[in-house]
Amino acid sequence: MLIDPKSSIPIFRQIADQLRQSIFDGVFKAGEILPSLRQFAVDIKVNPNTIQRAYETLEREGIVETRRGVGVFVANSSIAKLNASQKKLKSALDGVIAQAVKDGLTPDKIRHTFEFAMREYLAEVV
Amino acid sequence: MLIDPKSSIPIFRQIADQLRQSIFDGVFKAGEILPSLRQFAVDIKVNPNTIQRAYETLEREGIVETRRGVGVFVANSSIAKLNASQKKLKSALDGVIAQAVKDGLTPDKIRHTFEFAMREYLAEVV
DNA sequence: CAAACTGCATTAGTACACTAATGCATGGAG
DNA sequence: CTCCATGCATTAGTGTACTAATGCAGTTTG
Repeated sequence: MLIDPKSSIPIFRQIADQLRQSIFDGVFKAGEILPSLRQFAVDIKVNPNTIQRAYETLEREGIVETRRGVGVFVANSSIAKLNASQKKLKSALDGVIAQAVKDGLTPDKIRHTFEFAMREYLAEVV
Repeated sequence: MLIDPKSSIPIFRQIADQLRQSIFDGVFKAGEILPSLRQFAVDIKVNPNTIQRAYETLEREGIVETRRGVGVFVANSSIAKLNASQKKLKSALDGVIAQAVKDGLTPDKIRHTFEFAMREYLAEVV
């Protein structure tokens, strides 16, 4: 795993992102145990708390499950389905982003429009 | 204009977002002058620097143009075209988001997938 | 020129996100 | 039970984004 401490992207997020991708790619399979906080921390040379934060992030997303005193495991719950949904979303977004760039929109504008659309949607639902 | 100082969204961004929308909605027309820093600041009870920050944001997006000592104006440059592109993007995103929600993806996951797609796209281009 | 308006630059204070150091609590192996 | 592994909680330090206070610089109008 590659971590860039100088990046503006927080370390815990870099870890969470790469782990999430690894799980979706099948590197870690459902039910499998993930590296312990301390072991993982030593491996990639960060503080155990930072690993913990990454695991927490993935737990909130339902991707992993924690058993205190034992370890952190890849969740058995419909990972494959989530994978399919997320891949579908990713594919759709790729197309939309490419078209937007072609239309001359800057990344900032695309991001803003996305956030605007998200907020609007959530406001409607809630 | 409604500003919520307690919001987690920075004040300058709230202002920029609402101004951008107003311009796209035709409330401020191309070439028209916007309120001065100080006047605007008094109106919505924030510091002039915060208004400045909002104007800077819109200037970087090409939506407004600044003439020092004079004022800030709605850019003459192809606002209508940008408007159309952005509306097109917004419409596409609305569809994608609705489908993603229907597929059971949470807002957090959708946001993450979007950011992932954006970074990937930018990385390719750069 | 001078006054009165513009936007801009510098500096400082505040809040918060991030990371790390350290110790506590839980669970399994012997 | 005891040991050693696990994850969790608390606290503190650091950097950075945001906001505000204040003064500087440019432009117009009389």
